[in-house]
Amino acid sequence: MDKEGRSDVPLGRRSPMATTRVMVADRNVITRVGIRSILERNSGMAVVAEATSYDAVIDGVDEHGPDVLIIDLDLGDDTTRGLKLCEEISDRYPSTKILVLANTLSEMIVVEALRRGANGYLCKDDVKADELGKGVKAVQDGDTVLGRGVGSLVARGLGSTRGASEHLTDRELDVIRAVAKGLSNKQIAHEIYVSESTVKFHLQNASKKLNAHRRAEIVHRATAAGLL
Amino acid sequence: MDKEGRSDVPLGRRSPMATTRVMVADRNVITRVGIRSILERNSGMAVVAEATSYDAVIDGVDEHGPDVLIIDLDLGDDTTRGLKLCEEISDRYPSTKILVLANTLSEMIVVEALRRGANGYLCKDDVKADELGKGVKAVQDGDTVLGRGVGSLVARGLGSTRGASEHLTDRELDVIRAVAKGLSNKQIAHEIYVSESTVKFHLQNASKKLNAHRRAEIVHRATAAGLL
DNA sequence: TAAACACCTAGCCAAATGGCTAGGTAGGGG
DNA sequence: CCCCTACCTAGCCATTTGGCTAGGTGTTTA
Repeated sequence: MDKEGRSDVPLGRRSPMATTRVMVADRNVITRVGIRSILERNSGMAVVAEATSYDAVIDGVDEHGPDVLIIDLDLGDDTTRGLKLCEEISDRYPSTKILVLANTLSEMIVVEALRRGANGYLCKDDVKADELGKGVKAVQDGDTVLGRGVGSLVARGLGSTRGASEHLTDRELDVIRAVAKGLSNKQIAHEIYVSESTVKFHLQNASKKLNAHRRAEIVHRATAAGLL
Repeated sequence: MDKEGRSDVPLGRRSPMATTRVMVADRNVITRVGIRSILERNSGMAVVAEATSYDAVIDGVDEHGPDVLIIDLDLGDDTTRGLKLCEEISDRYPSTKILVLANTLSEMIVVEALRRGANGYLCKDDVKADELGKGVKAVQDGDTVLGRGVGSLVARGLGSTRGASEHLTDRELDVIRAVAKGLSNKQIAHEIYVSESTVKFHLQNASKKLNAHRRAEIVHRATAAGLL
């Protein structure tokens, strides 16, 4: 299931130095094909690998050593995993630049991704066809690329000292997910085998991290951040 | 901004009868290009028009009379608008079949779309490359196409008599959006110039329609349904 | 070893919520 | 004309919440 669509990689077209070797990681076939078409249409770029799962990304980078990895952090059910991936890739394969191509614009995710080694952050819905190629070239050259609206977000994020870099713990996420289902603290306590006090404790902490004051807002922010 | 990417429509390749004429409506370039590539790769299909806004969809259908319209209902800030569009298209241009290609799977949206004349509903993330072409062919032939998981959703939706067909009113949406921001009933009342009682009233009604019992759940469901 | 972190528990109190009944208006359509 | 819908308001009461302080454990990391 992971190697789907990897058949027609035009390795043969790779000229000595002129071609930028790109790897695309996205669970969505349409997006993968679209990126491939756009990049290979004009500019001297070739998509040398694709991946649809976190594991496959590592394998692909290791095997093909692409110049640029275009990745949607949300490759499974857990965006956090994608962030860890950024760290790992930029750590173990520093010559591969990372360009995040996200569905949604979330301050928390943007800041985290950049902090962990991503070289660029674009939003799928905002990208124009030519911007994608330019973005890839730019990150390859060592620049940092931030799409429309992303820049200001980051500025704000860095402005507030404590930032949005705070991580929700596993337990906090468990509780938030339960809250989203409409459960009361008592019910949640019963569901995850802790006391009601503990549930409140986790929620209080999550509130502070997400800068929310009501459980409805917690759910909303967590959803927007792709954490749910 | 709307005609971007419409330049290289391969009208010339249109053979007399063999070609299925497709129109693609999606705000995302990458997706549009991806769909185009996939469809034109093997099967006898040609993308004859693209649109990135609700208005452009009408214009495009009117002008090109495509056999199939592939559309992401979320073309602006209001999915409801996309639903109305389904109704209008299927009403005024019955020879154009509608295949919805959504980002998210929401019972409410699926049921509504089908009720309003959509002939198929696929989920971007679940679609395999070959399924897209097959789906287009199927709806063109008059079949109804439901992607993985969509079918069971619809079955459930139709099972519960009152269905999910209940519409949230404008006011209810206003209130829900405010709730998502973490406001209390009192604050919301002040914000939209009504009494706290009224806010509670709208929320109670929304609860029933969404089958939720807590405001956090309301926010979650509304978000999942793409109503926010 | 000390610090930091994730995790767990308890109790307090004001405020907010959910669930209900019981009204009111204005506009649209049969 | 009556019915239906969306909209608005009031009050009641049990329950839930938000926000706080003040403890505890075990693990990891510097």
